Amino acid sequence: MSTSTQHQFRYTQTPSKVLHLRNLPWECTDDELVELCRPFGKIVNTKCNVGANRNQAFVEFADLNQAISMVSYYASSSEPAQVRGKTVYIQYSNRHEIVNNKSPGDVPGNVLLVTIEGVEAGDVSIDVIHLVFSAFGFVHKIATFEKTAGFQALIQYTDADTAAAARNALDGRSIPRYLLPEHVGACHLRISYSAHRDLNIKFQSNRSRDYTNPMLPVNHTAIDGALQPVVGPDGKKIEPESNVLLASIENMQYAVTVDVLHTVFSAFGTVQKIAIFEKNGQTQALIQYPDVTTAATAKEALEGHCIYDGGYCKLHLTYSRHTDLNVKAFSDKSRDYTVPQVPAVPWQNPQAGPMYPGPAPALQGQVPGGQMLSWDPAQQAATPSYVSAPGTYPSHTYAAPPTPAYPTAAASSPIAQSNPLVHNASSMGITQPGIPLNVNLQPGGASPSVPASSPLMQASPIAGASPPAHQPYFS
DNA sequence: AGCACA
Repeated sequence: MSTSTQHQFRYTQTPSKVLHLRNLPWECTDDELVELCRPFGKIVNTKCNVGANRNQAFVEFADLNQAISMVSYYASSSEPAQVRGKTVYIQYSNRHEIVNNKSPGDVPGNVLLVTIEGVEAGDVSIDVIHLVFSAFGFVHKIATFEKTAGFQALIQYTDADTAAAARNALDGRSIPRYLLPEHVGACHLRISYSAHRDLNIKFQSNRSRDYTNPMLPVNHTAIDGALQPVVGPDGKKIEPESNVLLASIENMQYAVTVDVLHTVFSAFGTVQKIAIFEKNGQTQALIQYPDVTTAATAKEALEGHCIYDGGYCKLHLTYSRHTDLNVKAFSDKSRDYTVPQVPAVPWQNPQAGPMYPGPAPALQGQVPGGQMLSWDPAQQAATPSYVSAPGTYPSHTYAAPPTPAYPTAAASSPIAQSNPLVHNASSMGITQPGIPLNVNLQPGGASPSVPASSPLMQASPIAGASPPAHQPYFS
């Protein structure tokens, strides 16, 4: 045990223009440090909330003599240095300058750098950004761009105080989903300060806006080409028609697979791509047709109907803003039927060669997984789907998969709905208890329910963010 | 109440 260091603090400190302050209140701010130290000289840098308890700080004077004067003053003063009534202990730091650990993004300014995590450019319109950030003051300009960090926006306010208010309220929060495209999941805002003071906006476009200069030329191609949500006078989103449908699946008591969806939606035309995803704990799917007309037909026919009888897996259909899905050609959540591709099916012998002996697109309902082999309802009902289907798998016999994902999916899928034989599927002995056997897609079946109330009724763009009361877009 | 890597 050594005693040689016992006096290091009190007696070995050599003067430094950097002072070390301790016993500060943990919430001490830079402003309070400046207030305390400024009488003794010019402060060129501060660092507060240091240490595990965030109750230490450093203050750097421009000149060594200023630091000395402060230490000397409080060494002989009857009144200790105080912050918020707490006695602050001051000594020379053992370093001679504050290493500016402040990342540039922490230096306050009137321009915010907003990184919108979890989205791609185009998912969040500049109007939505404007709406959200206008809650804290007049937004002068917005510029958006894509960097490796993701989709980012520069938001220019009048002053740093307004910018700080927006940052404090919105950093780490999420843009509410009703302002975002359907497929977007969690979307967090990461907000720091930009070093910019004044953005140079050349055009009003889908990527940039200057709200201080309405005369600025409009980049029509940029705006017209954008898939911006169109907002009507009542604030409700107008939903342009699209060849891609968004299906929200309510009351999903039973798993809905890509194959099931393909079967359901193929009844109206060629399904090009499907993507299934979760949003807010609800399963949704995007279904891509070659054209708007087909999508419109499917939407009209299927809206409000249930994939399975008994109100299960009720479809609510809207038009997606997408026109061409970018999905994995074959996964459990997505399918691209435009890509002829042999999927890697666990129980498929990799040496077995192509699954499809004939021209691939011949059979509707045929899917790479091979779970639905035919549109013949009778055959569907009579033959377990994963057993070799003569004529389709001419020379290859498949063993039963180790775990048939949805043994009755084929039999219970809508392709069989027109044939009462499907009810016999349960006799195949592979039916899981509770798996639905029939479907309810007939026109005049269960009537579509009224869509849920509009999310636009909500008051604030960011729940809990407590922006100022005025919300013109939501009145 | 005691020296800053995030």
